[in-house]
Amino acid sequence: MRDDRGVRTVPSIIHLDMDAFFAAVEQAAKPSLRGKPVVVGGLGGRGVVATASYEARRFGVHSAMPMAQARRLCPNAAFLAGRFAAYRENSEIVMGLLRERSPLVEPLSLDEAFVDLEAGPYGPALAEADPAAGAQLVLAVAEDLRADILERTGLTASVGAAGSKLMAKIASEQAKPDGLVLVEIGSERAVLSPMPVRALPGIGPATEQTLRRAGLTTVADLADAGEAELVQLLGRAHGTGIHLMAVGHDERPVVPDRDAKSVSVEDTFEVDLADRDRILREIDQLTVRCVGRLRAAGRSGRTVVLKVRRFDFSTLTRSETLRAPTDDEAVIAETARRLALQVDTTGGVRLLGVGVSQLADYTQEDLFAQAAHAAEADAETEASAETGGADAAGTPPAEQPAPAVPPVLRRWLPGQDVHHAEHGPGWVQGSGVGRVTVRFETPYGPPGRVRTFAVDDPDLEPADPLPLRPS
DNA sequence: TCTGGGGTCCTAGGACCC
DNA sequence: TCTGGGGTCCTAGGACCC
Repeated sequence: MRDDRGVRTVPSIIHLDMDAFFAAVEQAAKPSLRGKPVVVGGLGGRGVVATASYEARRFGVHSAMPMAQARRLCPNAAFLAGRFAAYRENSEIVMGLLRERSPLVEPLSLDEAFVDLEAGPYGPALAEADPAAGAQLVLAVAEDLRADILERTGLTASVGAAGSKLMAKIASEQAKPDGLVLVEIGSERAVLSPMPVRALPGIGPATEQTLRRAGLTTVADLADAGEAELVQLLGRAHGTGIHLMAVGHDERPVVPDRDAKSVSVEDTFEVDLADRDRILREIDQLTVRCVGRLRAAGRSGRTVVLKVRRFDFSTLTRSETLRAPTDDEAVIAETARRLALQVDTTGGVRLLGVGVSQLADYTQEDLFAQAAHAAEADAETEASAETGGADAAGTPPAEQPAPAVPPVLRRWLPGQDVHHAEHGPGWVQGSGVGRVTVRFETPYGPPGRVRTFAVDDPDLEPADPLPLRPS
């Protein structure tokens, strides 16, 4: 229901946030980890924490912390690589349960979404309800939703309900973990005022510092400062946006199905790359992955972006906009390589990324690139005809067999799902010196036992994640 | 053993056009 | 021989979010 200015009179926007999502999925899947500190993230020397379970947070471990520091703080935690297939599956179950409540679901990530209940099956009832009855109905819907999620996945979610996205998000934060908080219509200013400025989405460390230097530390300070001063401090867009939020105004609609605006892939290397050729080869590899994702999405892109993080963590990007969108691997790789030649890489490269933006909805290769390719292919055919089949370096054609590909070393990652011919389903606890330790348990049973195998034991295979609830 | 990977939005300067 | 103004595109970087 809306008042005569079109403002909601019922807190019908909800924000749902799964509690410690990645770590919670691991604990649900691995009975032996329940109630124990679990840290999910990059396990290499340069990894960071993606999610820490609440047990691990008590030791001071949190998201974005270097993994090395997390290990120091909480050496007895289980440190696991992410299993994104499992996270995606459970995310889809949760998003499905949200869509049962309304078609207006706006996912923000795998574990977070806004829902506008006005649009769904509860819309008519909410439209007729007075504010108090409407709030009661929203609370009932939200509790029912949380119960459904728990039943279907074994995972807990926190939910905030309010008249705007801003307040719903703030409410879900207050609800954590495993809670529900509703912000009454009209109480927004009272809720916001005492909060530190960092509570507002969009205010990070840099903006917080800028504001603190101006003597502004609470949301009430921001509201009192007024729009003009905030624009002065933060710039036009940010300043006006922050001021609107500080006074509790937020009319942004919940919008489902937002199209991606860019696709990118990047890798941080265990050891900095110094060699030019190696850098170019890595760019080719990244391009393959980037194009794979681009095509899977049925898109093509016009601007190619190369990202380079150097040994000293200085990060720069170089981009080139093509005449037409493409999803051609060769075109994108060539462009990215060209961009790489513009960057000073002396001292070493820590990270490389390849991305594509200015996306178009069609996949059809542009005619210019097609023509260029045809010409290139012709030229190659002619060249090889002239040299009797030798390549430019004059090496003879491959009459001798290609060097034997070394046997693919199976890498067993902590947390990974496996299946053993005799012992059944389990997961990798750790591996090293030719051995891999597996715990045999499933989401549905009691904590299981541990056994150790040779890393190349033929009875042991990687497996797909099991659903958290038997189907 | 410092600092991931995937995104979004904004700003600012220069080119270029009218 | 004094110097316009606006609009759009491209590029680079930075802040922020999960």
